[in-house]
Amino acid sequence: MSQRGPFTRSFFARDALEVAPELLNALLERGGCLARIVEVEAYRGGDDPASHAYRGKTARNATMFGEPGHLYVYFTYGMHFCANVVCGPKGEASAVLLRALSPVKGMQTMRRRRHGMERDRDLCSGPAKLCEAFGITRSLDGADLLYGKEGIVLRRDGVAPPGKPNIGLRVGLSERSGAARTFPWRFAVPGDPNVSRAMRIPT
DNA sequence: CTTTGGATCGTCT
DNA sequence: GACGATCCAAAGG
Repeated sequence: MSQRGPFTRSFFARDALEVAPELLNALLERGGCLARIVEVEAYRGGDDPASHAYRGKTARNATMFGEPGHLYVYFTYGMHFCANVVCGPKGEASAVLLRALSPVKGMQTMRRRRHGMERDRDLCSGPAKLCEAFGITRSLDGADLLYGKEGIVLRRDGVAPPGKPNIGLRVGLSERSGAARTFPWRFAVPGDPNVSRAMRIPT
């Protein structure tokens, strides 16, 4: 695995379940804002009832069916955006949802976007919060995360993923997701204060 | 610290 | 017409 620098397309062209824990401790950068990925969830395509792709391709989820390594941004609850990294070979529609980041640089900008939240741990400690902090909206849906040509990039700086990530259940799934609600497809960096409380407990 | 309910609209049924 | 891969302020321990 690459210790430093950009990711490769083939890194993402795998099962989201493999990619998700390996994305921990990677860096997301946009403009002057820089943060480390500390909590993620894996979503798969056709066989995952919790996935937006489960019921097939639509205008909203089209990006999930495209090339891996791109950003899938969706709008929810009438007011929030959430960001995913597309995984799997083209056409497979799996993805990794970014649930929490640990801010590294550009906190003043994040604070301004986040309505003046004082504490660093309130800036990116949730899937919609991190999108707000980074100014991610639907206009960034489909952006390639490998080289930063659309102004947003994912890379590694030498900090490896945790050898033993904390593992838990995915959040916010309704009963419609059935047995998928019991799949331990959520991963977090142990001990990071930006991670959801329940996920800070070792598994 | 935890719990509860309101906000708000694009998307798919 | 119903429902979110959510967040936050307010209220109670």
